[in-house]
Amino acid sequence: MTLNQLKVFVLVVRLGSYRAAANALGVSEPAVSQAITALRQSLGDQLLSRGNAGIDLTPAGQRIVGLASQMVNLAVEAESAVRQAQGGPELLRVVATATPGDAIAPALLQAFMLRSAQVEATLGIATTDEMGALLAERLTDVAIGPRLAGTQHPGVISDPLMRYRLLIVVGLTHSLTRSAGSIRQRQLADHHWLVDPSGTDPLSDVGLLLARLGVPAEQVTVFPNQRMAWAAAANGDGVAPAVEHLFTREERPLAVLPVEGLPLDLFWHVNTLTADRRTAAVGRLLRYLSSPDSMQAMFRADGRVPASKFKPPVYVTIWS
Amino acid sequence: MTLNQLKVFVLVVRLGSYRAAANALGVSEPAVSQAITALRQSLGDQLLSRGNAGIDLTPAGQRIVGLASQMVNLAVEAESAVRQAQGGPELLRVVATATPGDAIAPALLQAFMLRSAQVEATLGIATTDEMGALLAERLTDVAIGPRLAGTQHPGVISDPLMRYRLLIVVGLTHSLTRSAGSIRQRQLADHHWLVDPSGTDPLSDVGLLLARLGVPAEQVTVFPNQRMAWAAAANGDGVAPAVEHLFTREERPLAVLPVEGLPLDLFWHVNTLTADRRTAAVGRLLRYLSSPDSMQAMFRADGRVPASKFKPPVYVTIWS
DNA sequence: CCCGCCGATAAGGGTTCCCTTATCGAGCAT
DNA sequence: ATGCTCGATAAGGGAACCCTTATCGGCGGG
Repeated sequence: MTLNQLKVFVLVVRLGSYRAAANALGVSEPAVSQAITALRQSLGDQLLSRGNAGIDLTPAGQRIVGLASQMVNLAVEAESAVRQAQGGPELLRVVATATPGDAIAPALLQAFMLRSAQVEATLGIATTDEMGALLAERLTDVAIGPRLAGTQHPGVISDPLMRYRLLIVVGLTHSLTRSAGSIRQRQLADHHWLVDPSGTDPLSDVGLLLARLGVPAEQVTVFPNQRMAWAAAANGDGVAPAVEHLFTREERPLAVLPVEGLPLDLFWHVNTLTADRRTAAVGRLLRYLSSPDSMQAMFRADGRVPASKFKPPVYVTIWS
Repeated sequence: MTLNQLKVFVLVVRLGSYRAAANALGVSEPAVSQAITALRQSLGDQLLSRGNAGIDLTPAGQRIVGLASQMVNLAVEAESAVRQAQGGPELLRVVATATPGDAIAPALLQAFMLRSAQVEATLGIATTDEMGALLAERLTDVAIGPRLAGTQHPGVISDPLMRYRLLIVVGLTHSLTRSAGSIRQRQLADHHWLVDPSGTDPLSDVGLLLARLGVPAEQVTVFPNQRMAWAAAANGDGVAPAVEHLFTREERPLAVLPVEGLPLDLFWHVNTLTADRRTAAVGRLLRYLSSPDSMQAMFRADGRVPASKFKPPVYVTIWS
């Protein structure tokens, strides 16, 4: 029984699959599978098995999840306690879905670290799916993306962070630019879509949009961020979703498509644990987020501060 | 940061020295030292250092002790939860000081396991010194020996288990048998003493007796149990403490010395955590101990059920 | 029926853990 | 000064942990 094994176990249970856990941890699927196998052996119980709706826990597995979760949380707490006792900077681990993670989170955290000394922030990208479990397991402190709070995620609260408008842009030479008047949503399903990674996240705003339009997966090309998708769109390769206030700074030859029901009025939210269960640094971040300074930082954001990475959705080196 | 390292760390802090922790865990001192070193490195803090009165904790060390202790406790809880969920026998880990551990605990546990199905009991020998920490860290469930409860050990309660009388016996040919009338305690300091291992435990009843009589350590020979000490005494090698009701069954040529102030009226106690923090099996044992059946088992005890081991005071293979 | 998704397993390699015995250095009491 | 106790450290070995790539078997959906 290792802390690492327990962490993997809890994550598998919370995310409902081995692969999801492997993704969240940034390791291969067999790594997860082996961790579970080792835990099974050391405890002498199957713990979990594949069920029809995700994963079935054995009676022993059910009893252990809570305990394991506590232990993992305590381990994180211990590390931050040491860090704090030494007067070191507090650690603030933030994850965001792809779009805000590329567009506003870097500038936001940069600005926050300037204001609030003694904080060291890290940023990772995660899918909406993962966020609840990452918060619950204290694998992250803050999750920026869609609103999570609700019956699905007890113990999580969501504050609106920023209102934004989602629209669809296309290269000037594209056939759709010639159609006069408003475009039906149905018409867009057949076109080639150029999206940032949140296009692969079915619960993100972009993912939901693609699903609503009925765009099949093979019509979608994923780029590391929206700007690179726009570059392809400007080249006439297809249509691309765009965050309005970011797009207005773009200087490429692109046109906004007049689609019925668009632009969408949406929100990015800050998801955290309830006040009694979050660190001091999280509280300070939330307070900062309601300041004019932070709003400026977000709107001025132009992605000049590079997001850390793209592939491994979350940096998890908690017990390095 | 390993669960094992945390366990070692907590035990060092609670017992106040590396060697004591090593003894309690049944490993060498460098093993403990290395575990601490590894923990120090992984957390980046000294955690503890040698102070004048035992051990000094750094600020980080202070904050971590509690967290570490919780994690260790949770790990134990997790294991027993699995065991119970599988319908396996509950585990009841008992330690005792040398004298009751050899004289009554084996018979007592044997009888308890016969009455109470679904319990698997293990017995180990520990020093009085270690017992408080062993209980607090859930390295054992029950500690039989002197009374521990008090300001020194908050959270521990002690119930009287059995009243017994401690006397001193000697071979029939020994010079002391010739002295008429009562013997002064001072006279015994110069003689050769033949004791069971509790003679090396300064807080046990035998240890306290030796200290009170002023017997120097080099005058003491330690045997695996009282009966073997008596055999040597019968041989004329010296004087030996004896538990009265056990001695009356002895058939060797031995005489009780009429020492002033002896025999001592003493108690063995059952030390456990408070009711809200102990397992169901402990509760059942305590209830059993107040039954006539258990009293019979104790008084009938003649050591025929061999105590498990002698040297490693406690079996610690908790996360085997 | 076949394919794709999912978990288990094999094989291999690097690292860490954990234990041992032996030795060293610091602090302290005799 | 001389031991003594106590913790740190070296050296060495065995086991466990953790990761990878590749492959296999089961199972549900098109």
